[in-house]
Amino acid sequence: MKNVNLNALRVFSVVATHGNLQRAAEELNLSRGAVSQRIKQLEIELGVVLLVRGARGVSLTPEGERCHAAMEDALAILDTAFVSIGEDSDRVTPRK
Amino acid sequence: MKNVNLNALRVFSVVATHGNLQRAAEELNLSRGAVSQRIKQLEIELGVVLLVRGARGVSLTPEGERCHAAMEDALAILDTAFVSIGEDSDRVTPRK
DNA sequence: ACCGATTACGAAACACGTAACGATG
DNA sequence: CATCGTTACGTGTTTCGTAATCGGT
Repeated sequence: MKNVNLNALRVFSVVATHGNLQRAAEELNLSRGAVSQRIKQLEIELGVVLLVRGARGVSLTPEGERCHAAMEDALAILDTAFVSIGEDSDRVTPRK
Repeated sequence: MKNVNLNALRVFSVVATHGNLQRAAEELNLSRGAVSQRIKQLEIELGVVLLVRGARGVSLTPEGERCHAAMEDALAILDTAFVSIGEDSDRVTPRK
């Protein structure tokens, strides 16, 4: 796998499900700016455009769709593992 | 899913496959110290001990085993996605 | 004008390497 | 005493929030 920042993928995944940076930012407890920067950097690292910036939010490119679908699956698997480890499954720990 | 640093999970995954921090560090182009720190932090975040520190390397706890298995699956899925995106397989696996 | 995304930039958090240390065979 | 893991510490890098800005409807 490429040397891609997995955390950025998680951010992208949330953005993809919302089709909107603002909402994604809220869910992630981040600012819009931070989310935008992260997505942009991810696209640069991958060398692929994942989002189509529209006037009224964002939509996914075909590459973005594939990436999103894969992330959902991958995160689901990891989630299962954490549950079996005995974790609270959705703990949010804001950075600040 | 928990707010776990996915990059730390990747490091853990490599450590798990080698049962040895030193080798994992080499493969990841990191120092032993960095790997040790990352694993430790991951364990703290998860609230679970993943590795049993032996005198001559490390072995996995049951939780560690589950975590490792899940990571392998998850990474495989993501890998597939990146291939379908048209990646130039920039994997850190130099022919060795 | 409104709404949403982007960008610049200073501040904070993070991850790293080094190196000294501890433990074990 | 050689090897492997840990810890402390200083430093460079990453990521963040803020706020100004751009773009479309």
